[in-house]
Amino acid sequence: MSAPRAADTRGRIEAAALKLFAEKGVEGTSTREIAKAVGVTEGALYRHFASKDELARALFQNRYARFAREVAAIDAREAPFADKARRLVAMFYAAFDQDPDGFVYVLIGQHDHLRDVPPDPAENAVAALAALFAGAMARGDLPEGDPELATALALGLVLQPAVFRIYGRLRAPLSAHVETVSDAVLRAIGG
Amino acid sequence: MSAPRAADTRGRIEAAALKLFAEKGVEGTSTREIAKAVGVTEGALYRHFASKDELARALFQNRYARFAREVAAIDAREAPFADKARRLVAMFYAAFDQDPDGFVYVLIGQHDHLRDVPPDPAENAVAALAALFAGAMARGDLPEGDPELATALALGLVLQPAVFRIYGRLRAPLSAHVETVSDAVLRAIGG
DNA sequence: TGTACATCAGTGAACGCGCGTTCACTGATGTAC
DNA sequence: TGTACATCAGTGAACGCGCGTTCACTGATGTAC
Repeated sequence: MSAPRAADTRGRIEAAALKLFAEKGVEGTSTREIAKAVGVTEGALYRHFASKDELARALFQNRYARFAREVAAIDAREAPFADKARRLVAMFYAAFDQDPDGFVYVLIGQHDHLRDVPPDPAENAVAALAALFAGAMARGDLPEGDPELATALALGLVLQPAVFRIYGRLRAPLSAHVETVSDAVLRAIGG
Repeated sequence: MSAPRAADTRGRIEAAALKLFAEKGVEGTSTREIAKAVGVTEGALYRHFASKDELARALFQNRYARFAREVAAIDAREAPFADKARRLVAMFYAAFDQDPDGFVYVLIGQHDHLRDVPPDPAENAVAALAALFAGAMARGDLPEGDPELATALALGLVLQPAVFRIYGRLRAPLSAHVETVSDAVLRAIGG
């Protein structure tokens, strides 16, 4: 058989694996399935990733670190808290609508990987969010309180509608709910 | 070797499996590990459960259906919405504090099982919650809106602190946050 | 109370299967001169 | 431009391992008479 110069095989492996991992979980997906979806043999996977685990980890960390950067970028702006909250919600929901597989994988698979994520806000999206809320409290933009609890409340408001979307309880694109959800965040934690 | 009359072996299998499933997931736990934790051979597991899958499913459904019943019981009372909201939060957080393994298993493992759960509010905790919110809206206790979205927002407020507790971001028993969280629910969805 | 038998909850060894991974190999492409 | 060689990204067959499950068996307990 032929050995065509990589028509972005690595990218196709990532896309196929992400889709399967999002649907059935990492442990529920075999390397045979991934290879079949890509249209290569299993051996070919190992030209691009050292192991199935490394593939799963790379897919997670890439996306999780990206969220961390986006949160940090929003926090870096000079803007009232209400503004930042709205941008955060819009960012998360745009990510969901544009790449549902990626969002689902991070959301559902977080528990397989979260223990490996460094606590550093530069790589840890939740830590980045907590830093944002702590800063807003310090600045007086938010009432004083436990910043971790405020983070949990806000994150729950944002993520649970995503879960409902995944299971079909909500049917519109999440972007349709940006206003409602960011208003709820402001009311819940008192922006 | 001896064959002592069941010193509640079934119960011990359930407890050991629940703990392992909560820690490492169903697929990350082998029947050998469960048997070892219980102190029996693997064969013994099959005297009590038809398969590993049935064991996992039974553990999930029992707890999930119990939540559905508790939500329905709270909704059945004649009480203002604020009262019901507070009771719901208290119920969920008491369940977490009293049986963390069980709560973690349902919370983290929901995605393995949720597709098997019937949509009937009698067995489906999320459907029961949605019915409660829809009723409150119909009664005028809550502003009109999408009851599914309101359910998602409230559930997110309640569950995300549980996730934070699991990962050590929150350290107090969840019961300590009943007031704060139920207030947040009322403000967020406008009770 | 004693005996005969059924049932139940264990043991422990073995099973086949699918898994992730390895490896010798091939042929196309890129590079040096 | 042509030739020699290195590298890269594939193939396909095979590997050992751990998995969930089965099964013949045993001995303690419960039941009938």
